[in-house]
Amino acid sequence: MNASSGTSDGNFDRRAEIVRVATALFLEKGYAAASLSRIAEEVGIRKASLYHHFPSKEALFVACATDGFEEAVVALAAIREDPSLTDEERLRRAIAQLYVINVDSNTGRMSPLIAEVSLRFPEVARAFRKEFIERQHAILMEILDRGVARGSFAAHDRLGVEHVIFGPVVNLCLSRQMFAPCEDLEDWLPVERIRDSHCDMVLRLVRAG
Amino acid sequence: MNASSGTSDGNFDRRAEIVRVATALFLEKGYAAASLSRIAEEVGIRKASLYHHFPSKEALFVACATDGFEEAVVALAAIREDPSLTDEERLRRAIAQLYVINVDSNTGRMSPLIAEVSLRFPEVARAFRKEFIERQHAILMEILDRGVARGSFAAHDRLGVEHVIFGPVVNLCLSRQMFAPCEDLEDWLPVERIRDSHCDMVLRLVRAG
DNA sequence: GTCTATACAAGGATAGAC
DNA sequence: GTCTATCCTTGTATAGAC
Repeated sequence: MNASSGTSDGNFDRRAEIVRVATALFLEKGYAAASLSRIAEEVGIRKASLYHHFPSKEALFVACATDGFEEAVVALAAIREDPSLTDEERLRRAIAQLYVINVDSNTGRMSPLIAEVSLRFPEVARAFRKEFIERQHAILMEILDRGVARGSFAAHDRLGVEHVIFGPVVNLCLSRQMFAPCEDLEDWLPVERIRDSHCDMVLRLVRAG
Repeated sequence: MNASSGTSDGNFDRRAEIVRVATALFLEKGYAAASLSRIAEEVGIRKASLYHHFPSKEALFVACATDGFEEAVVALAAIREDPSLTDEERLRRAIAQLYVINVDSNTGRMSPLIAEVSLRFPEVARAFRKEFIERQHAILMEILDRGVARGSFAAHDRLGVEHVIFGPVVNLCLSRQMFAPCEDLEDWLPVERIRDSHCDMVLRLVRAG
């Protein structure tokens, strides 16, 4: 009967805080180099106290890496269902949303980290694919299919278009992490300009007529 | 005056062997999780002997991560200069070579690793960009520019085309490492089919007329 | 739920013999 | 150039008091 956030023992907020801090540190340093001491320090508790919330570092990592898949794609699904949009505008919005998901959000920025640990945590890589990557692909492909059915888009090679849509997005996500130390990052890899130009290219490829 | 591989003290082969083994291990496990003990074991010497060839783990990593840039792009430069090719065929060959460089070779497969350590080794990230990434971009852009000058290709948005060319390649490199544990990898991400379809898309975007 | 204290393993690195 | 032996730090994890 308390007013807190959902569990009876009240440790929910602390657990979420640990996941938040740990996620940021895993993203910054990689799995092995992110230490529990440092995570505990940033949370403001002692290292041993982490073990009250998670049985091991591996379990903590799995919690961080499989958190937020659903939430990341809801806005994309909403764009697919929005009846007020034309097919062309829907595709534009969807591609723009891919940049938000994959370049701006922590979930999307996990890609290089998942690659690093894919052999050690194959089940995490699998979940990332099924619950995050393939959901985005399915939504985009359905937007295209519906446009083709309505005559807005021409028939096209689905595999090629899929990679031409997702390739530049994922490349930008990876490149911006690879070259984060470069001072000219924003000039070299300007998200908005790349995104808009990318949208134009995709529309030229799928537009009917 | 000996017949060996180029240095007077004859330790050249051992050093190269260490780099070879260490590179494979860094690629597989990441920087922090690849231990000197394991590297020494696979080379067949003791851990302490590594320090005769490299002063530290950091120095060994820098040697691994900055090795082979020149060699990786020579074939691409040769395609640019080949007078027997039409502009269209030259572009096709160049894009195909991007897949060889970035998906098949160790140098290209470094991308996720560079992302992992970019904050700790900013000079490595910088070298990777200047001596590897930007060289490839410059060669492709010059192939396109020459084609435009000769009327084979139409004028186009250079930034967008650049990302539509490199995006799918880098995405495939990253995805194949992320999902290496998946048994259906070859069916899900078939390099040749994706490459050919990708080439077709790019040519539709830049072709004149 | 958090703390102090501690066990235990592994990693990077050095000294000095051969 | 490689070895054995050793140092020191750090990391994950556990025990048990409060």
